[in-house]
Amino acid sequence: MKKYVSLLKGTKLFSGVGDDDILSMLNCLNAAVREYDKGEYAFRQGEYIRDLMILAEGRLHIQKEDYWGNLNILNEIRPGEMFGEAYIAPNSGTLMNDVIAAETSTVLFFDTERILTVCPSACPFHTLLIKNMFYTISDKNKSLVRKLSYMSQRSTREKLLSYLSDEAKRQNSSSFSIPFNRQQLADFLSVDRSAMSGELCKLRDEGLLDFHKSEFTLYEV
Amino acid sequence: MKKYVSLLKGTKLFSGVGDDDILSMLNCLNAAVREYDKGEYAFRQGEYIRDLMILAEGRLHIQKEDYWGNLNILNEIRPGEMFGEAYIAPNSGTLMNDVIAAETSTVLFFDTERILTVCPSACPFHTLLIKNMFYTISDKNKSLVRKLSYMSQRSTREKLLSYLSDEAKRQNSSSFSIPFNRQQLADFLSVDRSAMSGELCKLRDEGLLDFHKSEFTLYEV
DNA sequence: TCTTTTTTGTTGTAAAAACAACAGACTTGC
DNA sequence: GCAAGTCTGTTGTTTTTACAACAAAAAAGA
Repeated sequence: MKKYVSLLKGTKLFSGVGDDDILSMLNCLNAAVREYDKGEYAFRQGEYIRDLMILAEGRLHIQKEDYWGNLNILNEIRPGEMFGEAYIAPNSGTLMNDVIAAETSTVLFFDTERILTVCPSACPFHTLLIKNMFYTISDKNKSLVRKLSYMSQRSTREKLLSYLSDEAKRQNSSSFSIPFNRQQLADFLSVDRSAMSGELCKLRDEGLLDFHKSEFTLYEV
Repeated sequence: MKKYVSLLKGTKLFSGVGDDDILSMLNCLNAAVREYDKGEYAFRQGEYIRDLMILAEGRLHIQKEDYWGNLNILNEIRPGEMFGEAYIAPNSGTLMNDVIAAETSTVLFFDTERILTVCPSACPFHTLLIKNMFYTISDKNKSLVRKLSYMSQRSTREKLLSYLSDEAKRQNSSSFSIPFNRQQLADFLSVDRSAMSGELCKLRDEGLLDFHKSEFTLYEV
């Protein structure tokens, strides 16, 4: 377990917890480790999950196969990321997706019940852990809502405007940079790259905004 | 405060807590009440929020105005619903949306810090409350991810198929009913109703599925 | 510096969606 | 049972998007 302490120190879940305390918490929480070969299924649709997981090494894909067999990669998990938090409620049903190792991967398992049930004296950092876990899920929630607000726009143009407008607000400036290149932005907004590129230029020609690479500036009317 | 006990008893947050205990918890949590007139802003974009809120009476709209002034209603909050959970983390920044009372509304405020910091002896239901809060956010998270997986499909057809396929899985049957009429389903998936209606009929003619009103059946191949 | 690769903008075409308008089926209230 | 209203499917037109293919610009590597 000791080898994972430095990784965990950098995660949101254990932020603010010292090395020694992390180690004692891993015991307190009944943490387990499991390794998956490349291409191996970590979890399958229909399974029950109750633990909370953190990816230690490797890369996982959250995939979904629909009724007619069409495959869809929903998300990629990278080291340090927490997952499974959507299934901790007792009545949350079975897993809706497959989780497959895109590379050989190591996963840490935490007993949710132990996290949420405070041990009265033994573990002084338990309250901090609960808060961290809360903040992490809360943050995830917020970014999901945000993304959903872009995606629910009907046209590429509206998606772009709502995203860029939001970024300007978030960064509190009409000039700002985005963490995507064109292809990544198109993927993020679920639109076609070339169509999006064209739309961006149209918006620029209409005088609504300007850009150079990933630097954008919005203009009033 | 007493008048809100019966409402709270029905919420996810207080599920499993008895009447008397709810009342004592309201004190323990430093709960506050505030009423908003119809049309009044409960919160504005840019404000800091740290409390967790539950709507007791009325109806709230979560709205967003973009850089160029276009208005967008993102969500409607109904009595018993919790909101503000995306902003409980200390570094979660300021509110990205406006919250406005669509009707005269009563809101209960809970101190997040007090919820997350366990009082050692005074309040026996505190652990239960923490769990409930967790489960609630976790559930919300799950439904957001689910919706996002439909919305990230490019075409109306794919959105329909992914949604219906998912419902069949959830209800564990190729025949199932959905909680939407056509207009609501179109709004949920952010597509045009008439185009969606046409697409549904096309899918039926192709032999992929069948439907009567809100009852659907999926066919293999 | 020169070459190779990646990124971005551009164009034309085919497919799909939005929009509008309407008619029949179904509900609801009286 | 009737009238008013809502819900659903249908059609035609306009707009938008996806797709494919390519060229210029920028970045990365040798």
